[in-house]
Amino acid sequence: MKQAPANTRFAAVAVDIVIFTIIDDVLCVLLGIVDRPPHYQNIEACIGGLVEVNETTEAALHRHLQTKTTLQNLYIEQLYTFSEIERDKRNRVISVSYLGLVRQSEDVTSLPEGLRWCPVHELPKLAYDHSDMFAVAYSRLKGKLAYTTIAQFLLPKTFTLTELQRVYELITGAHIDKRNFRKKLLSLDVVKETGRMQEGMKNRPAALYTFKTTKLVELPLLT
Amino acid sequence: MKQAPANTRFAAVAVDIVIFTIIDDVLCVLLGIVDRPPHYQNIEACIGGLVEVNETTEAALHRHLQTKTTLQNLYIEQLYTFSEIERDKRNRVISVSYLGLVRQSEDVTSLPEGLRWCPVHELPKLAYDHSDMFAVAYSRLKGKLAYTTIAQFLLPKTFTLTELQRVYELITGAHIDKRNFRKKLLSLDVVKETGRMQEGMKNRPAALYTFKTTKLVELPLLT
DNA sequence: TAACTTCGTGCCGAGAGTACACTAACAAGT
DNA sequence: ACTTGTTAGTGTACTCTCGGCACGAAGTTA
Repeated sequence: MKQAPANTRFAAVAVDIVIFTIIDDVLCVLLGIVDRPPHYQNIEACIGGLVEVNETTEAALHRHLQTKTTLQNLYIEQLYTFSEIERDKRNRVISVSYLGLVRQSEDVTSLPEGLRWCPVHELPKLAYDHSDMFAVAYSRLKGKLAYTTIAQFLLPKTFTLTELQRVYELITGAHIDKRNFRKKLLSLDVVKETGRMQEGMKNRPAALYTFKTTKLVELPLLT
Repeated sequence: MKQAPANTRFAAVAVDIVIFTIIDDVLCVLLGIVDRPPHYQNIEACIGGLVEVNETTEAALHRHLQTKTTLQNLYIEQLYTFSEIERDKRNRVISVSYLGLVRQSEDVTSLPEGLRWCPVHELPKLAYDHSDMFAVAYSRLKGKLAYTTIAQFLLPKTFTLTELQRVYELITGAHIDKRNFRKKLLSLDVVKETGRMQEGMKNRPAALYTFKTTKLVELPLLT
């Protein structure tokens, strides 16, 4: 792991990413073990790393993601830039943080050693200011859920309406009426039927839908 | 003006702020002349400056604001971090940008030499990537107007309902019905009458209102 | 074929949103 | 003092969206 030089006139710049996914009906974030004595031992944090002088923060983020994980096809957006003096007790580091979402269908379960998916309701205290960072990310996720189609990045490309509804219920923590959810969703004209059905169910199979566009759309989906 | 050292392993970090105010019923942004040949001459930009190693970006922002302007009591929120390699053609600088709002009642018209308030609809091409930065700021302002009480930071502490409505009309560009606006606003319970009236009007004086709290409140004020 | 599970659909009442026009208060000019 | 000009301030009726609610349909298993 690289280390910021001690005596520059400026702070080093890092990137960190809070990655969410849904595993077995539980919202989880990606954590990695940090081993940097004396301040950070036996503690976890979001993954990230330093930004080199000749790369953008986005390029640095993708570089660290490729190096440290096998995740692909993430949705990524910039979150907030943290600059408290003591946020990293070892060096002066300003961190540009990102929010990441990865679909259930991607191969999220085969993580390298030292990484794990942690349910958001069992989150331990994190290293650096990553607990704050997580809070900002979770808040952003909840906010965007209400007025964008961001939920699409947590679902497989094709999904049932019940699965989509479940994403909303998981993240907001509120129960949603099935009929009202469908009425609202279909009126927004953002999803379409694929014509295919679920297979291998032990009950009535549901129709599979897909989003009309893979872009984020701004729409008031919840009130 | 300070300059980033040429041969560090890391980028320098700067802060820049897009400050809005309303002057004579026109939404304006604060611009300063940039004079850094050969790349940036006879061109304007938002104000900002470098971040020292031992200060937060917020501290650096306030320092540069104090040095370069006499503005006080600004509302400030972080906007976005720009890190394109060539965004500053002279040095490698990553910029943490901020959105600023200043009330009409503050002394906004006495600006130091080299600064001016520019109507947003007459904005010239700006130095660095500040045209992009402005676009992000304007978009954020419009967005937050709809679901927060952010308009309060563009008005004097006491104001008439017509003045408040005017802020919304100026920024969204849409006409709003006076009766519906008042009905909605008053139902939200965020403003209260002061009991005082406008003075020195050549027509019927309006009642003066004030926001119940000086904090930003999240509420859907427009649809 | 009976039991079980999830899918998929419609109506109705309440509240919010939208469109719309006139009288009231004040100042200035005659 | 009265007329004119300008902005303040207010209520109603219609429409539409939101939110609550229950049951038959389609498939699997025993």
